[in-house]
Amino acid sequence: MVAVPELAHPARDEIQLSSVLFALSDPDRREVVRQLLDGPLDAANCFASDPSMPKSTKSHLMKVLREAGIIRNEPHGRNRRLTLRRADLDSRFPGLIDAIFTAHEPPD
Amino acid sequence: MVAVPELAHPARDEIQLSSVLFALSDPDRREVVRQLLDGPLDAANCFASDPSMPKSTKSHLMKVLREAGIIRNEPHGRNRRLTLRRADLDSRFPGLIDAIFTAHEPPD
DNA sequence: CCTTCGGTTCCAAAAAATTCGAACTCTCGG
DNA sequence: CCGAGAGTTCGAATTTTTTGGAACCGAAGG
Repeated sequence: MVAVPELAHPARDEIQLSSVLFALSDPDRREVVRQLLDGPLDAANCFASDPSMPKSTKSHLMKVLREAGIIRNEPHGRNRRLTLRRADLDSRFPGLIDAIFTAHEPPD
Repeated sequence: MVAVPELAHPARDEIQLSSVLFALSDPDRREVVRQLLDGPLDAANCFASDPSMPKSTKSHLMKVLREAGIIRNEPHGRNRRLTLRRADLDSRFPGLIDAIFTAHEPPD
């Protein structure tokens, strides 16, 4: 009864560098984060990019990002709102997100 | 005859962000890099830390770092000299190494 | 209510990474 | 030439990740 036991998110100081780096070592996952840099997005909207990817796979991507503490994933009407935990990340690992996403990489 | 076909190292512009992040997502591998921040080190010397870890495992760690383009590994007398490819990394991903290694993380 | 839409969870199969012993290589000291 | 020392490579076993179908869940809409 205690306020929905929604999806688990690590607290700011539980965010592990290892998990963050691991989560962001995948181009698809980085792409999701890139889309969230400018603000929250509904999941449907956000990863509309690749329609060929099954829902369960997309969901798994989000799970890895969420459990690493990179994004927040909360119910929003009938879909899910995804938010980059920028402040938490910046406070915990200053400059990291910047460095990773200003990297203009060639075809990964 | 063309100068020993030594261990393969990616060229600077072949270094992939994904591989770098992946390689550094492991605490042991980060530890190696941390020890190289102040300058090259002989392998024997560098990872003397954990004597319980088998040679082949240590060697594998180095391989992942080397193939990601993070360290250079070249013969040096009877052992191997490990060097952080700092300039290459900084040029390719400005601020990344800094951000990762200034992160004072709690027990990983 | 009953459906549909957007997603998560469950589960099993496939792919990738880690681990480590054993064999091999190279260099230096005798 | 014969070790010994420092590492790499090979192969196999184990563990972790990824992938995707199918079943399930909650919030509108009709």
